Amino acid sequence: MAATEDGNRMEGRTGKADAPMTVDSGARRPSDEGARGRFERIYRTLRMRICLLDHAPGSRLREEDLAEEFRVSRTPIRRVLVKLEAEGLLRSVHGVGTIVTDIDVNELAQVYELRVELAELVGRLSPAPVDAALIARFHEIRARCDEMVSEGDPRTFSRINMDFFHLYNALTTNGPLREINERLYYQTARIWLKTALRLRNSKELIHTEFTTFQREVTDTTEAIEHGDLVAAGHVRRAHIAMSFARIRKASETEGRPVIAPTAG
Amino acid sequence: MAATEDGNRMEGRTGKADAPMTVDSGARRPSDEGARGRFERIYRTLRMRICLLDHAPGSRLREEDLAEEFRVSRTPIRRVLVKLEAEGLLRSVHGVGTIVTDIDVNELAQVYELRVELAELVGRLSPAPVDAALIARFHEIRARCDEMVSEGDPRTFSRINMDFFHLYNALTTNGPLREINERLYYQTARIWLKTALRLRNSKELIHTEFTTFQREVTDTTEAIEHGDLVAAGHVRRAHIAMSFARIRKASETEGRPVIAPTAG
DNA sequence: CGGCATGATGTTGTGCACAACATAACAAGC
DNA sequence: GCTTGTTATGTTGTGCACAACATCATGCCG
Repeated sequence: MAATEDGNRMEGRTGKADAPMTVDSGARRPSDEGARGRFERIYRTLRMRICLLDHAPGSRLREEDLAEEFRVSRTPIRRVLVKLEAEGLLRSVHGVGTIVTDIDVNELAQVYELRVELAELVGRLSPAPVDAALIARFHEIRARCDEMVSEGDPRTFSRINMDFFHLYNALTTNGPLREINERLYYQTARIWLKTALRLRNSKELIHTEFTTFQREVTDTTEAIEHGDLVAAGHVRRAHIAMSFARIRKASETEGRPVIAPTAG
Repeated sequence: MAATEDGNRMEGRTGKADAPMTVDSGARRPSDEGARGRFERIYRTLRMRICLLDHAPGSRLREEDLAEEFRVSRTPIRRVLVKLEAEGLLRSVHGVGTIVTDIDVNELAQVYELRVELAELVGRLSPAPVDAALIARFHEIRARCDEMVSEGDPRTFSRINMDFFHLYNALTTNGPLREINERLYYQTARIWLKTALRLRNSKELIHTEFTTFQREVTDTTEAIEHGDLVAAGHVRRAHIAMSFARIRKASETEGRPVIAPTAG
């Protein structure tokens, strides 16, 4: 049991080498969950798919298809879409469709600007107590990260990055701060993967991203081991700022998108 | 025309002495607005009612009543309620009803903690250009504030405070920051009015609140006139922190609620 | 008289049919 | 050939009836 509402574990974690296919809908569960549980499940599934680019920016999400996949009618699906639209990941237009919002580096500059500032607040506002279990979870992430550096693909990287975010976000007990961090994170989560897929030819840059993230995880873990949450905040702040700087640089050097494969 | 999406003006502003009755639903508009416009209108109306305690914490909002008032069916109403629930102002429970969330000083401490930090970011992150029109709007608020100090009631105070917030929030062009500030503001907007209504016997404390807010508006206006948005941020930060401290103190000195009149 | 089962009542959640709307294809006219 | 009006098609938005669920009253039994 042990209510761990902080963790935000996703479904479909099959261990180390999870298949690069689309996120499982988790359907075929007749009634072992209430209406609210089903809502949360569908919401999280779609959110992760959008952020892993399973639903590419600009593509359309037909409500009826989703309804069929999740074995419900359009009504509960629309609830989820309304929330995702409020989060800025979707946009529904009457008579046209619900399309996944496109992401632009310049628009996201403001979000990153904010994330940089908020990163330091974690661990400064209402720091969570650091116990052995928490440290163990950081070590686990670091292990997955070390493994990924040598043989990982961008998608796996994004998954680990997502898990690391949730772990880091659990360092504060300030609920509103956690919510806002989560919202802003998922607004920017796609841009790295999108950039990485575009630059997947130059493996050098990709490797730089991997090792940089590895350093962030290592440094953060060490700070946590010392119980210095403020230091962890500084590490995170620096890495968010640098990460965005690299993304922006990459999108400047590259000219036109020549976008990734279509559902291949 | 001049798209002023920043202002967030509410409907029902009848000038200086607006009636203390409930916020007008703005119904009786057949089709001069699209589906999205209607959604926004209903959403803002309900949000303002909740924050002005027209819908007291703990009270129930029957979907059918709202549907009848706004001349629509339950379906679009539910969309609004879903969003308000995501904002933390409502909570829908299957088979029970949608109840207005109660507000507790201790729970809101975290929100205030965050608002204090974010207040300074306005004007520091992506400051808006200060022109004569903007200064004029600050002067207008100050005039309304001066008038209210002598003959205002707590409800009028809350309205002016709300308008001042929107004006202050327009000092940054960082969209995500504005959204977050708005969300957090409306989560805490009710607590002042609730406390003031409880203490409406001791007019001394109420008057202190009025004059304190008057000073905040005056200081902020002066800072804006000098184009010093950072100073405005410091003023705001200080006043948010002090305001919460007074609210907390008031709720400590008072023992039990002995809650306000019931729809009388 | 107290406790508990059972039905009545009221509310939100769901499913489905239709309306409102936008777009694309197509044909008529210039 | 090009433009334009019209129709066909597909999508989201709305309304309504019913199911799922919780609560309260009632009456039975101990």
